[in-house]
Amino acid sequence: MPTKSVTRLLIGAFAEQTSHSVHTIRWYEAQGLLPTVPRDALGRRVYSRRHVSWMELMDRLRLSGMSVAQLKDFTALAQQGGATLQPTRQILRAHKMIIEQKIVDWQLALKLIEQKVDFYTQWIDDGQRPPSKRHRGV
Amino acid sequence: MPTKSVTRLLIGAFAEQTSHSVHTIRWYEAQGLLPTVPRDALGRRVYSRRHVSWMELMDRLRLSGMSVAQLKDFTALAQQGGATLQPTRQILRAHKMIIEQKIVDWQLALKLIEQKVDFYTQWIDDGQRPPSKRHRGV
DNA sequence: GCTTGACCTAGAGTGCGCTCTATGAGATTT
DNA sequence: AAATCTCATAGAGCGCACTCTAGGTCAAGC
Repeated sequence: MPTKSVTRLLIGAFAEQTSHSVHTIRWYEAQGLLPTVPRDALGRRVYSRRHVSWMELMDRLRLSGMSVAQLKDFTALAQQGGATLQPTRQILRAHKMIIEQKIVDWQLALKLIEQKVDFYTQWIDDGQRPPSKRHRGV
Repeated sequence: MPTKSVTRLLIGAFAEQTSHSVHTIRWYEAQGLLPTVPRDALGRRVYSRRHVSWMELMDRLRLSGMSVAQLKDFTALAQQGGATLQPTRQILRAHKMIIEQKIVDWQLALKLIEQKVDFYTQWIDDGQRPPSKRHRGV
């Protein structure tokens, strides 16, 4: 096991592992984006590998456009297990479709941008604005 | 030409064509995201097809993650033409690379979500939490 | 025993991208 | 001539996702 991740992390170490500030981590917890975080005898939060991997999932979902509110719902459901397994899976499936759609959107944007780059290239080469001819494009 | 777009639009018609509110359009102009908008004798903004297609470009770029500040810079450059053609093209190229990277990110998120969906499916089918076994995955 | 540092809570502040309100002027309809 | 409509400007307000400040506790090192 190359990532010899320590099992008990205080918030500073957890912050470093997950590349977030301690502020953000406490805020995420307050928003309900993390499974219950136990405390030690001094009242400090103690994180485990479970939290690290949950945080990674949150990051992926956030980066793929899921809102904090949705993440909160998802976390709440997922923590319950049992009867909530199906709705939990359902949220993921729904989000999956959103991502697939977004990828399509982005590929369209990419195409338009490529066209525009070509347009400017031609303008630069010819020394004069080319006819736009981009009707029925996009 | 199927889209018999009228050449001179007041802001209401322009708003409808571009699917934005008049508020947003005025705000976009104030932020410098639109080419100069001429006024009629009554001081009203008059838009042309040029503005419609520019707005479409802005939308695509926004949807692909370009910030309003960048859009503003891009618009300012593009309006100048001539000597600014190369930097204009450069902004597009840079953004193109960002989009390409984002698509990769999103495909990773997609993969992770698919794994998670499978994980929940197995859990549902087996009646007990499967071993996570997602080490060295994303 | 005092300073330093990592932690704690509560809540204020920030940046972005809109979105809407207030107020008013000119043209059109009744 | 009153009401309605569409436009105008200036600026306030909002939702989101952080991000940071203030003020405090506790344990360890000097």
